[in-house]
Amino acid sequence: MSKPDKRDEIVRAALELIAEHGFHGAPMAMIAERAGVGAGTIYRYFENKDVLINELYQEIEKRIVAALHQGYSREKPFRERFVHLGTTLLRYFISSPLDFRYVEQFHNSPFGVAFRRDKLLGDTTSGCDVIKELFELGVAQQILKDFPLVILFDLFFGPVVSLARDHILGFIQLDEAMIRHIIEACWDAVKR
Amino acid sequence: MSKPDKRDEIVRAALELIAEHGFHGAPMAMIAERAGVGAGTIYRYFENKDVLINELYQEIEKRIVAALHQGYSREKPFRERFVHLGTTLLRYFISSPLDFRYVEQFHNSPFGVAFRRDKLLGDTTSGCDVIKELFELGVAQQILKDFPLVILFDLFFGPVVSLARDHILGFIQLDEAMIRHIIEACWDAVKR
Amino acid sequence: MSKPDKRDEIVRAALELIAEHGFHGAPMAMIAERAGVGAGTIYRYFENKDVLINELYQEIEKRIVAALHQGYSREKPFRERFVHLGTTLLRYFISSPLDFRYVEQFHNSPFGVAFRRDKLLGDTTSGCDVIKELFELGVAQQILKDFPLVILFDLFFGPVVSLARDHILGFIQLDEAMIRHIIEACWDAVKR
Amino acid sequence: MSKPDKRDEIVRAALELIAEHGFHGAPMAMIAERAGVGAGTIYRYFENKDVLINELYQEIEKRIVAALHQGYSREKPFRERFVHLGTTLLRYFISSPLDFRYVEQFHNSPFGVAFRRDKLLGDTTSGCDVIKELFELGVAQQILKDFPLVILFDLFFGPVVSLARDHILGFIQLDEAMIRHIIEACWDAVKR
DNA sequence: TATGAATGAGCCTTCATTCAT
DNA sequence: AATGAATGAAGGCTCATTCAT
Repeated sequence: MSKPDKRDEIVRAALELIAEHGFHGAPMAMIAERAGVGAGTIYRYFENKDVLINELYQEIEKRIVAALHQGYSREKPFRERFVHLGTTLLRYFISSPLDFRYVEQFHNSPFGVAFRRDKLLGDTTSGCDVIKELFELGVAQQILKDFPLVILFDLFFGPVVSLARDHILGFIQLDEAMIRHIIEACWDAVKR
Repeated sequence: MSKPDKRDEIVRAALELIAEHGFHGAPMAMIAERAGVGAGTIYRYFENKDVLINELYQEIEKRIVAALHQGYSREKPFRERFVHLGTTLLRYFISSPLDFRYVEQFHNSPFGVAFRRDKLLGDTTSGCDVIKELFELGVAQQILKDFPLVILFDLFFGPVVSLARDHILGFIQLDEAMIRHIIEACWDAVKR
Repeated sequence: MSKPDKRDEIVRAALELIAEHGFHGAPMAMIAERAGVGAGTIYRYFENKDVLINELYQEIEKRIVAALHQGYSREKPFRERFVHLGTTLLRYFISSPLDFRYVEQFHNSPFGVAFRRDKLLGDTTSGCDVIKELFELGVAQQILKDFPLVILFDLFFGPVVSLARDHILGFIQLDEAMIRHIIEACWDAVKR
Repeated sequence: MSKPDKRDEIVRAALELIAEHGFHGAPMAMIAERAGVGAGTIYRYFENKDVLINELYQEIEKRIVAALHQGYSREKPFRERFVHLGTTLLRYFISSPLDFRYVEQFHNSPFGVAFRRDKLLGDTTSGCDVIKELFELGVAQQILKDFPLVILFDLFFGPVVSLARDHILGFIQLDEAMIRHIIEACWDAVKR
């Protein structure tokens, strides 16, 4: 097994265990075992558990950003772009429940709060740049309601996240048509 | 200090510490110290930490339900009732950040999932009955979009929760006018 | 409830709980509850748990001694006296399983060892005086084997205790005839 | 220190402390300290305290069984075999007071009762098989009194255990000749 | 005198991290 | 570089004992 392979195995094992059992239900020894490496080995790739958790988060965020860009085009009409981002995000969460569960755990923890604070205060080189750009455009062109960006974000992300959670927990079954209708409802919320 | 006093102190201390540091960042010894009681004293009022956590959650839920009923009237027009519930809830979260943070922690934990499952499946006389009732009415009268109830809930709760969190974290300042506008945006999302 | 009544209730409760669950399965609070008194009340009658345990032991020992004297007569033939003591003791243990279990727990614990040491070193004003007297006589008259007293005691007590335990644990059912035969077997062990 | 060394140290420390102070007078931390290992280390070798206690008991039982088989031969006359087993057992207890004290503690505890029940009811290939076999033979050949096996066991074990205890506590000094005489007295008890 | 709420030392166990191999 | 045995601090919980009422 080559070096990056080991790292990948560790990250994968951590994702699985934390997504399912939470940070405190995923001891380092268990992650190591699931990854097929020694417990000490993890510390060659990650300084400590916190670092592992944070780096894993950033990898997931990258995947989400990549998904959002997939098939996205600045040439398409505004509404279509909005619907694309919304349906893509919701679809991604539903089809990658581990990533979703992990992100949820992360946001809901000291890690998440610290991270979020760093991000919002500094220059957001985060993943949501496409969305941010689109929303800023929408506000400027008076397509969207005249709200601070954060509020528009929440009107958009809030329902998406809630629905993904309910789907993953099995409280509802979302098919392609329903996903589209839901995002169109979100559109109603933000559009002027 | 009389008997109910001590229980109150424990509950208050638990709320503060768990809201700020999460369940695992709030050891029983720390809760006891903050409450000004001995460590063993907590166990006179709560069988164990799980019970403390659950009872505290239910107390908070009661407060939220009470707030929602405050000034609510089935006589008022549908939209007005919707706006009342939305603004009241958002206002409550903003003005009781500890309660909000606690509820968030709770929902995002084994406790929360178990609780949620019990609630959604059984017909528990939970706190959201007013909202549920209103939404069912809205669907029946074709005022609201023809979505399953869960989806309507998420279109409503999702943004409210996200916004409360952002406000509490200081990413935004919501005043009374803004709160109203936000809930009206949610209304756009759910209304037919 | 008059003063001695309370003391009796405490002693009775302690006997029941310790016999069944051992010293560590019988917290003071539980004893108090079973006795129908406040937890602090126990400390009016017994300085601490150790004292309670020791005093209770001595009460039981008194009951055993009383049973042994019941129907005992120095006039009867030696062998008959031996059989009387043996059958009476075994019968007592079988019919008072709480007393028996308690005595067993007691002997098998720091209490028991300390107690035993005190007793053997000092002048045994203990309960076994009848037995001791009889055995000394038997040795002197060359009816019994020429063993130190302690050994004769063990040849006598050892089987009786083992058999009582097995009966109480349900591994065997001893009726009156069997009890007699057993003691006669013990007689074979000690008689010259 | 190699791996089995540490396990051995733990077992030895546990034996010493439990033999002297009982299960409750031997906290895991104390066992660890006496063994010269960290507290957590014990849990690498034993799942928990109960498992440690049970495994230690079984190790001791094995030693006892090994001692009983030492020099035992089915070819020798019945009485000689009986005397061999009796003297060997008593000698073993006397020369291994820690083992003896431990076994006593064990039998007198929830562990012991559960263990004993399993053993007597099921056909476990326990340690007493030699003794059991010999006694069954003796009953069948009408060499021993016609008692249920349990009773014969108690007539044999009872005195042996009592005498071992008294020797270890210093109430008596047993030399080789005395040991032999004692077992011959036990023989008188069980022989027809 | 009687109570039982309150206390806190002490117990068993877990787990992030280190380090000898 | 990789391992995993070893560590010990920290956590949840129990219970003998005290003391204000």
